[in-house]
Amino acid sequence: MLLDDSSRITIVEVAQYAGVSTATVSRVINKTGPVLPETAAKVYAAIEALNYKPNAAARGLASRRTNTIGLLVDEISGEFFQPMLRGIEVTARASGMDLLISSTGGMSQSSPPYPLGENNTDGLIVFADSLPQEELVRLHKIGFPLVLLHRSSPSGLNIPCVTVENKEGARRMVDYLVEERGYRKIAFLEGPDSHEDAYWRKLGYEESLAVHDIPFNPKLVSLGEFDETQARVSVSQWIKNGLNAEAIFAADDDSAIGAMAALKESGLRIPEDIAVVGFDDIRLAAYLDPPLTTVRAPIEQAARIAVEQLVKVIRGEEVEAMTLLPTELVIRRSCGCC
Amino acid sequence: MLLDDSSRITIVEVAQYAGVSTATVSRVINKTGPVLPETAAKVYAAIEALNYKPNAAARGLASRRTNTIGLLVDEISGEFFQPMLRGIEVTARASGMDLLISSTGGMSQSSPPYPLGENNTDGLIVFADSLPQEELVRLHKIGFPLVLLHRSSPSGLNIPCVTVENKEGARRMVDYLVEERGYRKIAFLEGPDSHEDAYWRKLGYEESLAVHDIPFNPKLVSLGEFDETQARVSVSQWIKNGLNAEAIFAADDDSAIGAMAALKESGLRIPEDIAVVGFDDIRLAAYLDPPLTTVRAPIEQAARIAVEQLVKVIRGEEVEAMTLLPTELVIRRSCGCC
DNA sequence: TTGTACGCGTTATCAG
DNA sequence: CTGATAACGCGTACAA
Repeated sequence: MLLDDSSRITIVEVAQYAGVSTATVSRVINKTGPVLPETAAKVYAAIEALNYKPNAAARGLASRRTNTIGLLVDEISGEFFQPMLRGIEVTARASGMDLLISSTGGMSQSSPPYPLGENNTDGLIVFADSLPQEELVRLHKIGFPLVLLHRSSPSGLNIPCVTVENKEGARRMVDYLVEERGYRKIAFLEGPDSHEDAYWRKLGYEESLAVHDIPFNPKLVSLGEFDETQARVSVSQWIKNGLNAEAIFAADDDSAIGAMAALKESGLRIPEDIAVVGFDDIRLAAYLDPPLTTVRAPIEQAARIAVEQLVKVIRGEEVEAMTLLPTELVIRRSCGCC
Repeated sequence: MLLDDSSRITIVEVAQYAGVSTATVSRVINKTGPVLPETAAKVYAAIEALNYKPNAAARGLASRRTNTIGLLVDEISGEFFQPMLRGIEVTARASGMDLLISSTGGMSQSSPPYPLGENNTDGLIVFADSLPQEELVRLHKIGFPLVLLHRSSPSGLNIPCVTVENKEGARRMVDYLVEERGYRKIAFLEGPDSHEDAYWRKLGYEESLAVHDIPFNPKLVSLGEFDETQARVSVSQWIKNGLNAEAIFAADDDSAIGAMAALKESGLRIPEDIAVVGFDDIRLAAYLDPPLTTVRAPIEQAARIAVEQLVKVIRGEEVEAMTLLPTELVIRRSCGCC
């Protein structure tokens, strides 16, 4: 069923109804240029009476602005995703922007043409490694507004980015495990190596070991991939091979969940037999059994800030090149405390 | 920084470069109308060489189609949300549609003007109670493509809808608890009453009780609200008041998680002291301790189908008025089996 | 099979 | 303060 053409109200109808020109209607709607209060009132009345809604496409064409920002993610998965999307959606809406979303990964490892770009948005939030560097470079070169989330700018470019203190968070976590809990055999479930968060978290782990004169042992590192299932498999494998560790530091809470499942499956008690800690402090962390000690990352806040930055960039304002949000240790029972 | 105007490639530049008219370029791109293979090749070459991307706004204006579908949700939260969004995004992308997303609730209990509608999308997926009935009626009256997800059509309208067999699933779950496990004192954590899934699930619970001659006891019903925190509070309250039940049926897995947390907090063992079951089979259900017995709802599949339906409606094809997806019992340890 | 030219609904630049 | 009117980039009859 097609849209009823008779019910198609345009700015022309509104102008006629209000007895003014279309230019005036436009001025009233967009608050651009001066209009007599009484004239404006007539226009508003007409808009109300006719239930007029400006056509987004026509607006975009004429103003060269889509009033839309795009969110590019690699995949819609993980507990991480939800607070991020919430932050982005709410902030975009509050800024009067629409939100177009697309996942680049999943099937085709993001090859051109990319679904979001200068042709349909005013700017893009690019999460982690959801867009190949070449496209990032191209967009940046034509001056297209970009903000990176949970990744840093390719060197030379200087695209604004917002992320969290991954390395410091990871380091403090391991510091705590060593200094307060007395562990020295700490295994690490690393994230996907295409993901920058994963890189920094691992570095923090290594740095803390070094500081405490604990030799880095490759056998104590396995792939968690920010994914429950993968983590579960890796930990099961460890156990089968006779893992000799006092604690497992999972690079994110999703993999911590998988690790805990594998340990329990083998009859190991947490934290009596082995401690488990994570990173992110997803909503479920406190509900696990035992509650998960982790590093709180302000995911939603980072998302909000990214959108705010992007809106500024779109408006031509200056923004800081890099925003690093602090992380915080959250001690619960899974690490053996209390 | 503004977009470099010199780098603005339009269909005109492509036509010139290829030595054809803009009409031909348009025909090639949209595969509308016949074009000689060699001509098409020249056009493709030009597009490639100039890195041309059609302007979405101009397209929308000229064709009267935005090539975009909208997703309206009340709030971005709950484990339920993610598989749904994934299904919608993937299917939309596969159908060549962009995805605009907006949450109506949260702050203002969705009052006009609504962010998504006939002015910026070709059709809408409306989740649960994310849009007031009056707006639903208005959109339907002007013939705007609509598909409802996890709710049914207001009577009289007949808007296509996709949802799962909530009542049957809930009924079978309670049947199982009574017949196989022998429980008769079964408490129920109901969902928000604005949510249709919640309504049907409760009805299934009541029906099963009736079938088994178990009197409905209002004291055994409390608010879970499809939310961990609320469920936890409600269950804690029950415990304080001396709840006398053998099992708790949470209307969704989120509230089951909250319930389990509250029970453990009070030192109650699951399922030895009290059984807990949920509804949805979210990804985490299998990872809980003990693993959660629940009703599997094909959330992602429902989302996919909704998009497919919507695309058909947009194309003017017929679709079934109501699609009911089957649910399935998933027995794990939290119910006391095994 | 291809080209010409008009229209889509707004915004923005002019005069007035 | 307000009104004509020329873009905006593309799709699509209509002609050729």
